[in-house]
Amino acid sequence: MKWTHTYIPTLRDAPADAELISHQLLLRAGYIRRLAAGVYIYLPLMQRTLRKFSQIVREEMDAAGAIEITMPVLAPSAVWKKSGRYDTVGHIQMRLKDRGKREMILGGTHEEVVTTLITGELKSYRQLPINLYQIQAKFRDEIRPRFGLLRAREFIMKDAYTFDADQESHSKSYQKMVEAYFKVFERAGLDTKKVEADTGDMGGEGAHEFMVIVDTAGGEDTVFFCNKCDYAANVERATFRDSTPPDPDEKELPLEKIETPGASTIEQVTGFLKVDARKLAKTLIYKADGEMVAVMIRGDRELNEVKLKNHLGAKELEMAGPEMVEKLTGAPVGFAGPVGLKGAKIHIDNELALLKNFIVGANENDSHYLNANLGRDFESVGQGDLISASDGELCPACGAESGGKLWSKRGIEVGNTFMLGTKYSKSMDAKFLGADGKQQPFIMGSYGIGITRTAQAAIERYHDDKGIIWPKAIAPYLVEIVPLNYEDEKLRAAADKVYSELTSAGFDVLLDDRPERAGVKLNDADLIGLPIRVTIGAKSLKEGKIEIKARSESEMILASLEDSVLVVRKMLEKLR
RNA sequence: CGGGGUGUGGCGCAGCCUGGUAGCGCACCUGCUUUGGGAGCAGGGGGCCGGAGGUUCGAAUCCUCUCACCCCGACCA
Repeated sequence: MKWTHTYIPTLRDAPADAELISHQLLLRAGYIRRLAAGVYIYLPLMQRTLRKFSQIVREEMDAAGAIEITMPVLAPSAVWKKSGRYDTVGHIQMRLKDRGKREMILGGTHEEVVTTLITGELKSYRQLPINLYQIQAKFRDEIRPRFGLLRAREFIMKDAYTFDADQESHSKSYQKMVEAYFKVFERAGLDTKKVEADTGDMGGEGAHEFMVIVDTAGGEDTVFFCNKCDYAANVERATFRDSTPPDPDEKELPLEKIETPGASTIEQVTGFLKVDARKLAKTLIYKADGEMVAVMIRGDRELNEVKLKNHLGAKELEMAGPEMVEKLTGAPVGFAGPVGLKGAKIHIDNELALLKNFIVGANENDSHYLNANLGRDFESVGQGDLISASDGELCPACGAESGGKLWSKRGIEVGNTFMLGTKYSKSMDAKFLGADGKQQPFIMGSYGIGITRTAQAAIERYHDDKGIIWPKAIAPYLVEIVPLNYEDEKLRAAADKVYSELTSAGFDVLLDDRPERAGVKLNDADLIGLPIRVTIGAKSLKEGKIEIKARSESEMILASLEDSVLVVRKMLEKLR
């Protein structure tokens, strides 16, 4: 392809509204343009990258026995009402009314639609297992679209759904998808980590996320990894063993109220009383589905709202504002405590149940209690793991034996796999006849790969200060030929020759035939980030040589004009 | 939805406070020169200043309403 025959509108300045480097590069290098908040046009280079990555996904899905179909993007809201998700995911669904005032939904995921399809079609265990997938545009009415394609309102996703007759078969289907995912990302040149994840609105019995680890601002998720074993989990889900547990033989001391003037934060209280934050208990007031709850965790910990939401089984969870806290406790924020607290049920974190003689707010301005004890001074209605892991804590899997520790990294989620169990098949009445002659619900799985977000994640992972550095498998073209002056007959002839030879050899080649200055072309070549650049200039051509350089490497190979195919092929083999 | 901010030519911005009929850099067009990392000179095209209403002799500028977009938060792949 010649540059002037396609459309690559590069920009010298990045549009001001792009935050992430990957988002800026997509705009600057002429891959995407914004149409509305979170809605993007994919320009020719992007189109090619998306097509290449989709093809990899398609090949690996097919190889894993999945069957490609296309379901409609538009669906009646009725199917969502049937599964019960109309209410739980409603806030993020793109909804509209047709001319008959029927409410429709632009799909963000297709569990309901695929389950509707299967119901009544698949009647026997003999027809199972089955795995159906599609690659298409998805819609989510994001509360706040941002980061370009990473949080868009319209995006492209591969979604697959498995139906199995029993748990054992489901586990096999699930494992097949996990393996296919590793192959997909490896082929795309991306190192991904599989981590345990919360199931969120999707529901079901468990989930994993596939993460591209980055050290840039684009890392949207925090993930914990063990340094001794392969434990890995999203912070939403990660558990850990306390590295400094309290003394279990400590004797209970008498409750004592003390003055703590102006000490409303953990730092202030620990500073004032000269005690460790581990001897404090934070009492946090939340509103869960309209009811007030008090949540107690140790002073040195962070509450994990995802875990709390799961623990309470709440649909809506929000931290109480200062007025609500004052109304409930009778004291300003910072002095809430469990002793004598009325109007809110108390839930405590597991760690707190082991703690004795801790310090709590007294529900009174400038006052705390010393030596509070669970059971003696107050009661809780629920207990569970409610706090987030933190760096340096012991691994929940191997920490007890080998002393493995957890360390966090930032990642971008590019794929996910859900063990849905029978959540949808039961609620939507999707059943088959088992070998025992009895009706039973399908055991389902759901598996997503974000096509557009993976492309951006690759850029967030692979770039430098000059531009994108594509992995070869998802680069829009493999080679860019840059004749420094295409108007010069000799350079033009050499460029055309290299172009036709590389093209005949089967490489995707882009030839920059623009009448631009050398500097502009070289900078644009670095910007759009094709794996290999062939530079053709007067100086080396005089010796019958052309220059071949990998975008990711600094050294350049001076090759003779005739060897272009050979050198390019050899160089490509070595590239990621 | 709460808080903050911005809308001026394709992109990046100044002008607004203190009203007088729009400017800079890049990009674009023409010509000449130039040609190995974002050229030089000369000439040129393009903006009803997001929209509506108001104040005023006069509004990009002041006031009201509205729309869009961005950032922080909640939410989320």
